Amino acid sequence: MNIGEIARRAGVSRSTVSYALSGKRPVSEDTRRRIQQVVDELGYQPSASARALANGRTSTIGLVFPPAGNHYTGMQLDFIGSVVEAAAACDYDVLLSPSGVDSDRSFQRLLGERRVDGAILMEIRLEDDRADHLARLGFPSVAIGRTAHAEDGWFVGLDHTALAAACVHHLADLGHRRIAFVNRPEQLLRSGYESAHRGLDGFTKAAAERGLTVRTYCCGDDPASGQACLERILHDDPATTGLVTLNEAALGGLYRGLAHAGRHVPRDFSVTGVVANRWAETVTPQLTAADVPAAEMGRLAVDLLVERLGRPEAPPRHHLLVPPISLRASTGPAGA
Amino acid sequence: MNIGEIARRAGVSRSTVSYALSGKRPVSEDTRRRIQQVVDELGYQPSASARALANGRTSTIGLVFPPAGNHYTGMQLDFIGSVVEAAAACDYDVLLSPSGVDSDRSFQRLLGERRVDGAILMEIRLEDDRADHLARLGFPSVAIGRTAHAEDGWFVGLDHTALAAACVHHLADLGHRRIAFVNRPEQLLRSGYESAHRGLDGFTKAAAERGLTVRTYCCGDDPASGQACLERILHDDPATTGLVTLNEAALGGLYRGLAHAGRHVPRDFSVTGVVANRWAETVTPQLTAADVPAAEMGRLAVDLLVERLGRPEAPPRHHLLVPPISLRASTGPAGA
DNA sequence: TAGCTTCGCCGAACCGGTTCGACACAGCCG
DNA sequence: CGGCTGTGTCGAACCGGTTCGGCGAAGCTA
Repeated sequence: MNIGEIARRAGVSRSTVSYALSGKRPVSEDTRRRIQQVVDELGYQPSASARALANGRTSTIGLVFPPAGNHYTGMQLDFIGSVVEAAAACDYDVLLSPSGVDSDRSFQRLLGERRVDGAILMEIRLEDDRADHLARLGFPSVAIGRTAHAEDGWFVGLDHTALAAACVHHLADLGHRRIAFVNRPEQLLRSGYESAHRGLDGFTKAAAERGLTVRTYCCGDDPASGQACLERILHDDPATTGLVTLNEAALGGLYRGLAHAGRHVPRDFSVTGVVANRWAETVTPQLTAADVPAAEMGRLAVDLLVERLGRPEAPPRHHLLVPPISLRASTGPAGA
Repeated sequence: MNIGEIARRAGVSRSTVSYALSGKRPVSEDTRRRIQQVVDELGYQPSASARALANGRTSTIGLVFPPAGNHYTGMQLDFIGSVVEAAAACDYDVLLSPSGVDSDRSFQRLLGERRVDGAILMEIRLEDDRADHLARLGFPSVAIGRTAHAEDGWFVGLDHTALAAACVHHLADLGHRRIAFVNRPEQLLRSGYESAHRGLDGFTKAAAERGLTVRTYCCGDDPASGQACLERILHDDPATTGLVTLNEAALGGLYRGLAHAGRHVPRDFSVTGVVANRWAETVTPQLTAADVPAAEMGRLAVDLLVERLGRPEAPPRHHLLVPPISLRASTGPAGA
């Protein structure tokens, strides 16, 4: 069931079969038909490995994301799904690599063993050794997220600074004066996790601008931590009337904490943040939030990567998205 | 940066380098060290394509799941994560394939082009053309889920019949007499989706056994559908006091519907079902449910597949899991 | 009909590994 | 010293495709 077998049965040479199938050189209509018939009959499909070896392209892209130790979030799922789908549309397969760092064995397999033509990096940090490594190598990659010095790179990102600021302004406009920020876990913040940093930044600056009293918290990626965090918030400043969060996994816990404390949302307390809309719509009342357009970002990342693969010397491009805040039911005027 | 280059620099033949690295034939300690030094110096790693071509193994497994049209659920994410991680531990990469049916292009790529050594199938249907196809071909695969005639196959599954029945018994023990079943979307049920069928089955049989009055519903995989579904339930039979669900994505909507209808959980209404624990713990009150051990199932599937790849003629093995119901806070005595 | 182009196909080399058979050399025995 | 075993290495073939240069036949012009 290899190309030689096809050639033999069709009474032509191997190269002719190759050309007939790829169309890279003209082949007479007659032979082409004969070959095609044999191919159909035997259900022949060329071996991916052989093809990859011969022409140096694997038709596979790598999707690099951190190991599951830290829970996966819904956002990541949407990324993965949309990346796979967009890649399939461009005739690329997707190889998953659970890699934290550039020295990681799994990461080395992707690159060193040349299993993929390009890579998409998730969970970017401001100083990202994987991104730097790939950039040094000139290896085609696109980041989902934006490093500190991203201006000359390929990425699709969310403007977390602007989004967090928008949330603050939204609360301030409603009259809230004392609000809290619920971030991702401290470990992620310390390791330079992009969204955590920029979100915190945008929150802090905007709050200062509006003269608000704020407290900021890190919170584990799970409901129990969310509940505990909310208790801390109300303990530290019982007069707090609103919060902004980036932590979707903790969201349910935050709501539970509010319910336990007897604070009604949105009458007594407003909640908003940056969250995938599947989560925003799951909680009751539904969350007013900047919806993370994860599916769109995945698609854009693939488009960018495919473009880069097609024209290796193309100048870097990127998409920086600033989705609007979707007004739902979790925020209201302060002191209502 | 290929094996020839290494051989040249180390002053040996290509085959010697190959043997030194693979250890498949003895090489003198002296040459081995010299070769290793050159390898380290140049950071050489053999090309995956070339190796795959030569020895017929790609060291990659395919993870086949349906396209994203239908939302991804949290369970799927946990599967994917644990599969990738378990595979990495066995030195396998994971190739994602968004395939619905066996004639699908993406599915054909995996198999026909021999991109993977084996496959793990998600989202199994009772009559599954992909599973049948692979079985006919003798292609090494493991299903996550159990077809109608699974006894002679490789799979890791959840005993949805038993789990749904356990939920019914739990409610019946608490004194509930009129309960509802909230299934996955009708389209999935019609297409023979395994968990939807067996779950419905287990529910119906157990309810009959206990002499309960029941109604069963299909419900879209999103909160809005869940809310609508709950309204229908209370409209059809206002005396309903409990429900069992398999639909995690709708869960938030079900709760919201109950709140809108003024039914307090668990005082006026009990909710239970089969759900990944990340969801069970997110809602308030936390859901008493059979937690889907998605991560464990992913791991087991990889173990099974690796075993099958290692011994092609091994007899089929499987794991059928029946996780216990985790008592949380969403169920209580009827008429309390 | 000689000479030139065009078309269609073939053979060979190559991609980068793995593996098999053979061979040179050393050490041991009789 | 001849023959025998065992160790370490090499060369060549192979995996299954792609691609390049060239060649023979057909068609056209002079």
